[in-house]
Order: sequence, then structure tokens, then C-alpha cells
Amino acid sequence: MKILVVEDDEMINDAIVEYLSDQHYAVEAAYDGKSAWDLLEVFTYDLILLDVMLPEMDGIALCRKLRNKGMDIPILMLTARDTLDNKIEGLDAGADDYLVKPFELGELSARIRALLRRGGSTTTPVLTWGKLSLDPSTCEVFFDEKELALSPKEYKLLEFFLRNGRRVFSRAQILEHLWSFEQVPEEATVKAHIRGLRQKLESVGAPSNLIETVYGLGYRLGEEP
Amino acid sequence: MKILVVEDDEMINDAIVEYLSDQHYAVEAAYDGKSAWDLLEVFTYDLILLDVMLPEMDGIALCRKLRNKGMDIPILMLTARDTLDNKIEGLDAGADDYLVKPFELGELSARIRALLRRGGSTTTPVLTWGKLSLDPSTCEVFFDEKELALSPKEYKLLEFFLRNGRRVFSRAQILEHLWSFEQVPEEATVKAHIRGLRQKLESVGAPSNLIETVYGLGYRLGEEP
DNA sequence: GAAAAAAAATGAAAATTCTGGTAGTAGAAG
DNA sequence: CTTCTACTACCAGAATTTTCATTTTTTTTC
Repeated sequence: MKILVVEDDEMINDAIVEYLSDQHYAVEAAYDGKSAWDLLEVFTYDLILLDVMLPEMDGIALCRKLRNKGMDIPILMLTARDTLDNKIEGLDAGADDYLVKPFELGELSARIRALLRRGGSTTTPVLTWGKLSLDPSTCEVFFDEKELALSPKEYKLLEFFLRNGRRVFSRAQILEHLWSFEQVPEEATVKAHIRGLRQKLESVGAPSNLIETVYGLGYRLGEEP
Repeated sequence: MKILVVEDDEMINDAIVEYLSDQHYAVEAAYDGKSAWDLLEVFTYDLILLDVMLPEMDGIALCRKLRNKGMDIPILMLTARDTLDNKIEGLDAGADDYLVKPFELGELSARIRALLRRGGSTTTPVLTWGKLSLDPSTCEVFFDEKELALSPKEYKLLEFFLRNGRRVFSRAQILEHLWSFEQVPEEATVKAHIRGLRQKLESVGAPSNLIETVYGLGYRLGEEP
């Protein structure tokens, strides 16, 4: 875990760096907004500790600049000013949390843990298989940059395979997994959807064995290229 | 955006609920830890406002229980006690932020915005999508300089989409997020609002696929120009 | 190896589901 | 009282899912 400490007061900066180093974080220091920006353009950090009052470029401006650039690193603001307006300004500029000076190092540490813990699990995984990729959040499917327009059942079918590696599934198993108990259709239905999927996949140049048939057993994903 | 307020003091609870409702959030109230847990097992929320001191199950215990179950909803803790230990305990239990009573409602609102923003995909206070922009603080919506007059539900609907990028949401999911459970209407209602929104968008020249239909799955924002 | 049997693929029609539009009611707001 | 908003119901056209008859492929058996 790598943390950038942006704080112009050398004594405070040094104290924070030392404390966080003891907590086994990798820490780097910057003493003004501009040099912090320079570092951030080149290196990646897991979290930024950002003082509001800074020479060259203040914390809120830096924060805005980062967010505008699409960087979503957790930012913990440090502020000496305790007025409501400044807190709100900081949070609206895109900071994730703030701490009012003077603060205790124990609290700093707790807030850092809270922010880092949060960052980890927020990304939605995109499922891929060779050149094929499927994004469950947007329901988009691509093969080699080209988007496929799948029907709902075809989409679910493909997602099901992608979530299960190379496992073989019989048509009966597929029906059990993708259809609700109330109305399970004939196995012929699965055949039909498999066919639809294969057709659409081939139409964008996917190899014909992407979904392969295992005679007598069922279907599975073909070898990953 | 749906918020659960867990606070045993009825007066405070009511005040918060009323204030947040005015801010166009869908709000539900719970008055003890156990009933909060029951609600959370069944419904989905975008944020929890959680008092530390509660009958049945205290806030920290509830927080732990949620995190252990893998739920990563943003949690904002409310505490009357101002000692460092309790703050740290709350944050380590998995809370994302805390607020010490008594607090100003303006600050509560700012922190809620900050937490919700982190969960979603947007980092700027003004949400935009191509030529479309929506300012949550003023509730103004513009497309290409032209202002749209949206009804409250249409506004919420649009904000919800704007906060979630290209994610697909079924009508049922939309109902869960934008309506309080006491009065969840039929799915036809969502259709009606989608329609209203599309009409108003088109009337100012927005592309008709700005809110696009994903057959059988739901709705989402169309490709960003 | 070739015929028979089993399994899978194909094509196309029937049944079902989904969506967008119209219309109308109830209730709140002004 | 009028206007705006939220909600429902219903319908037709479109898209999808399902079924079924037929052909092709693979396996089994002799």
C-alpha cells in the first residue's frame, strides 16, 4: 500500500511519514501542490493525504484536477480550518474524507484503513475468454472490439459459460441453472439458444469451436487461445 | 437514491427523514438494530445512516454483521460519544465515515453526497453525459444549454442513471432504488416515467437513444457521444 | 467397414413475452 | 377549481422463446 503525503509543514509531514512507515505503509512526501501533481502524473498511489492549505496549488484545486482527469484514488483531506463551508467544499471537490487538525495519529490510521478497505471491492469484474469479453454491469459483449447484440437468454447462457471455465454442462443442467422452476421448457430450447449464440459469435469472426459440443454429455467453452 | 436511517430517538429520526426527503432521497426509518437488520436482509439501500447507541443491537455490532455478510453499502455512523476510541472502533467495524452529534444537517448532506459519489462512477458534483448535465445541488437539468423541466420522479430517474454510467437496470431494480418500500408501485409506472423522460429529452433535441432499452433486461444510458 | 442407432444441428412455424403508445383515474399542489 | 403528477390498464406491433419436423453428424454394433 503506497501513500502520498502532501503537506507543506515539514514537521507535520515528517511526523506523518514516520508514523505511517511504522505501520508498514510505503510513504512518499510532497511539500506543495505542484510537485504533488508531478508525482501523481508519473507514479501510482493507493491513497493521498492532502492538506488544504498548500503553496503553488491548494488541496482543493489539486483534488478537482485529479478528479477531472478521471483518477479515483481515495483522497483524505487535512484541514486546519474547521468551518462547515470548507468541509463541504472539500468533499464536493471529490475528497473521500477529511480530518481536522489537530488530529491524533490513531484516528488518521483508522480513517486510512476505512478508505483503503473500501477501494478494493468496488470494481465490477469483466469476464473474458480469449478475445471474448462480457461486462455484467452493462450487459455488453464484445469479441475482438466488435460488439454482439445478444438476446436475453443468449446473454445469460454465455455469461453462465464464462463464469464456469471449461466445465461441461448437459442441457438438463443448463435448464436448471438458467430457468426458474415454474416453467422449464424442453431441452430443444437449449439447442436453439446454443445455435443462436454460435451464429452471432461466428458473424463477428469468432472461432466455431468457442462453444464446443461434447458428444453425449453437453456443451462447454472451447480451448482458450 | 435510497437511504436507511437507523436511530432510536424518534425526534431526531423524523427530523433526518424529513430533511433528506426534501433533498429528494428515498428514505426509510428503523428504530432499533434488529429491525434495521431485518430490513437490510430484504431490501437494498444505497446508504445507511447508523446511530451507535441502539436498542436490540448496537450500531457497531450491526455494522460488523453487515460487513461480515459481504455487504459493502456505504455506512455513515452517528455517535453522541466523542472519544477517539469509539470513532476508531466504528471505522474499524466497517463504517465509512462518522458524524458526532449534534451535527448540522448541511454537513450531514455533504457527507452523504461524498459517500454516494464514491460508490457511483461520478466524481464531479455536476453529473454529465455528453451534452446532458444535471446539477444535484440545484436540481437543474440541461441538454445543450437548454433547460429541461422534469417532474420529481423523472428527475430522480435521470439522476439515478447518470450516477451509474452504462449499467443496465431492470424496472424492478429501479423501483427498489427510487421508491420507499411502503409504496412500491407497479412496474408500469417505471415505463410511464421513462416515457415522460424520453419525451422531454427529445423535445430539446436529445438523441432518442439517450436512454436506451435493453430488451428483456431493462434500461440504461445510451453510448456517450 | 457398413448399417443401425443415438445424438446433435438445422430450419421454420407457433406461442409467448416485451415494449411503447394511448387513455383514463386519483390525488396533491397551487 | 384548475393543473400537474403519479399511477394503472389495455392494446398492437415487435422481438424473443419455444416447439417440432427434418437433416446431418457421431457412435455403436455387427
